Amino acid sequence: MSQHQKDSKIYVEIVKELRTMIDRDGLKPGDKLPSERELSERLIVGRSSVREALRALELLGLIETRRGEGTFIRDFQGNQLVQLLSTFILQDEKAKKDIVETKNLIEMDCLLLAQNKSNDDQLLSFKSWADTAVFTDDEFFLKVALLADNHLFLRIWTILKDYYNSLKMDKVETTKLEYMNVINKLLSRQRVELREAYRSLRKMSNV
Amino acid sequence: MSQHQKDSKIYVEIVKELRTMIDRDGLKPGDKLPSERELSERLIVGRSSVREALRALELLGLIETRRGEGTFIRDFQGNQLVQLLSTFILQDEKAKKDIVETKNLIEMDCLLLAQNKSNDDQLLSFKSWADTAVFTDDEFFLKVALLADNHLFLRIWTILKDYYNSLKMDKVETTKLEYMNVINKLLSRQRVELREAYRSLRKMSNV
DNA sequence: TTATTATAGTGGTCAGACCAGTTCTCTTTT
DNA sequence: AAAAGAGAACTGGTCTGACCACTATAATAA
Repeated sequence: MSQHQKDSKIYVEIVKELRTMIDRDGLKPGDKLPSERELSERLIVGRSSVREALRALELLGLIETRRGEGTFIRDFQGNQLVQLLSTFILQDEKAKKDIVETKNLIEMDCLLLAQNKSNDDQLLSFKSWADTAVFTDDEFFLKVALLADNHLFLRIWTILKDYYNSLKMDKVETTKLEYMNVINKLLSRQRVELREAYRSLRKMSNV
Repeated sequence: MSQHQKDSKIYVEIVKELRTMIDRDGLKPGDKLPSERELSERLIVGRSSVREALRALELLGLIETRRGEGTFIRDFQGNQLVQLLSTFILQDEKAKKDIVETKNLIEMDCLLLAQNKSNDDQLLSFKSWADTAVFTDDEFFLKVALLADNHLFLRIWTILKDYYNSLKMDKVETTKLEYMNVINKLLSRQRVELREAYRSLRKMSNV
């Protein structure tokens, strides 16, 4: 524990410590963390402080604890906490607007990246999938985010998507035609037209 | 603690209890929550359980605690959740390319939002600042992100900026002229030209 | 071998103690 | 009466030790 700056609270330091521990030891979802008592000893802190850190991470959905067994790393893909947070901030209209706005722009960014980075084969495969399969909006843009080939954007989009879904807002209807139109613009490599196709799909007036 | 239902852990019940308490009493950001000891008494639970709940909410950025003063509801907007998750999720994939790419696109998004949402007064004030002051690239785009009036983007950008700076990459030289050019395009309300001005500033070839 | 039973380990919770800050009050000083 | 100061009272921060309930494993008995 010692190295970390003293000002911040112990439990935050423990959170950081756990992060580096997970990183250093290459722990993956499903793996077991040291027991509370062992962490308490190793980090030379009280068990209650360890628990504060673990409980916080648990509420975030980053870990899972099973009585009698131990604490395990969880397969976190945004979840849990999104729901929790939404129950706390649902009132904030501005926040809602921000989420929608951000999600839309991020999706646009992903589209542009996909357009730039994907080859025709990838896009044609995408197109044939969209042509035949029945899919949700999330599934469609997940594929876009994957084509964008940018982990950061993928992560950000995933979180935003979960947020957005937890808001339970009225969603605009989207026809398959509009999705196909977007894909076609991806293929035609026309930036401006791609943007237009997305705006049309989302029924956006500007930006 | 009205035995909120079976098995779930006490601290989770306390979190729920706090939510309804905030809701029922109409508590707003800045308002003070009961002290840990009082909550402990009122809910008939141990103080440590109360703390586990409060620490979790604190890590989520929903409340703020000040030693000697108390626990307060926080002005949740943006969210430190992005911050937290990023340090946990993005830690290993520091693909420099992704970070630069993402940062650039986010900045572009913020520019477009700023162009749409800001009035001439704001932009002119921005312009006169840029005209006279000596500023860094970060300072410039911080102002842009603020003009974009989207806390989420502000949060994301801040994190990306910090990541980017920590990479210590070679930064392209930017002249004041290029910054002024961007501001002028903001004022002229031309989307396409604004994008072009930014690309030029960052010496980007495409996207 | 298999079934049973201790036993050690793990999380869940509580109570009490002490520290370190802040706030409020009441006395002392000016 | 007003300002300054001292101290009590309160608040969060942390640690310790004690149980409880549950699980997994080792030792034992069938």
